[in-house]
Amino acid sequence: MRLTSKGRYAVMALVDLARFNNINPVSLRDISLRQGISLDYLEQIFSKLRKKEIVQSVRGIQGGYVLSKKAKEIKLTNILDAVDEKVKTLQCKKESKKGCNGRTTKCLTHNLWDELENHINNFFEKKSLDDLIKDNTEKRF
Amino acid sequence: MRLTSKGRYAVMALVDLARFNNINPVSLRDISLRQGISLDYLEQIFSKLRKKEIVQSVRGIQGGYVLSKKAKEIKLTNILDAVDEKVKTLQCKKESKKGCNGRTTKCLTHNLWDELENHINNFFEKKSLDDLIKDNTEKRF
DNA sequence: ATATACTTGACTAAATTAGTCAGGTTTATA
DNA sequence: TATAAACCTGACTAATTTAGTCAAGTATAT
Repeated sequence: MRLTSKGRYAVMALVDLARFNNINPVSLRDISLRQGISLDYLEQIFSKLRKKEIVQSVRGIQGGYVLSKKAKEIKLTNILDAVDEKVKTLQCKKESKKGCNGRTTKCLTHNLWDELENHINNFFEKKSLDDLIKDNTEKRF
Repeated sequence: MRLTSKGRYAVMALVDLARFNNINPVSLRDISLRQGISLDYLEQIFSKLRKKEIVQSVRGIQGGYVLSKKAKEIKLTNILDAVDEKVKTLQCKKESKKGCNGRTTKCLTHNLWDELENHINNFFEKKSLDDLIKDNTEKRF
């Protein structure tokens, strides 16, 4: 299983976006400055978020990004999915001698990792962007 | 967060060990053959498991390893800990401009990852080696 | 004695990550 | 209509991590 900075940045950036998204779209430059994330990297991330219709872009001066849906409707699963953060625990070796094909002959701990995967996905499915914003309203930033 | 083959192998090997541990110690060679894990790699893993007193070694001919405790008393946390699988979701950058020190100024999503970490650790703390063995008794290997 | 099996540490190829860099295109506004 | 802000895209790269391999042992049952 792997959860990296890309996923964290995506979530951070969207929380930031959602909080500053009043009338005007929010520019990546602003998010970059506020959150200390490289602008170039943010662009990569937002490109993916846009393709998955989590955000919409507004080009030109005073442009930026806005959320495509309400914060309550954006679950963390959607975000992490969009930036290719696989919440896969582990793949069993394809060519293992003791071949684990996930069905007839499962490896010793196959069910365990499946179960963990569900456990984690559950967590992310329950959490929406809105939950995170509420979680942060009393804090700086 | 990162869960890699080392952790999976450690758990697989211990399940194997526990199931074949009747009278004689189980040799790494046997585990290696049954589970398709490199012997050299297993040796690294078991060296760590031994230091954390999860297994005991028996040297010489007919030697091998035995569990130090009952399978019911060995939790997955213990195993993953022993082989240095950190169930840390993500560290916040130390030198970030928006400095997240985890206490006074937390970054936007700090609580989220903490929560996830607990969620996962909970899962591993509840599961014992014994649970996994029972889970597998009706299957091959 | 000797073969089996544990013990340790150093090394390495491959993959992945977290970016950077360069060269665009679009559009509000002066 | 020129310009600058801001989006857009793809290629590249340094550093890190992983998943081992390799080599050179030591201990002990038979």
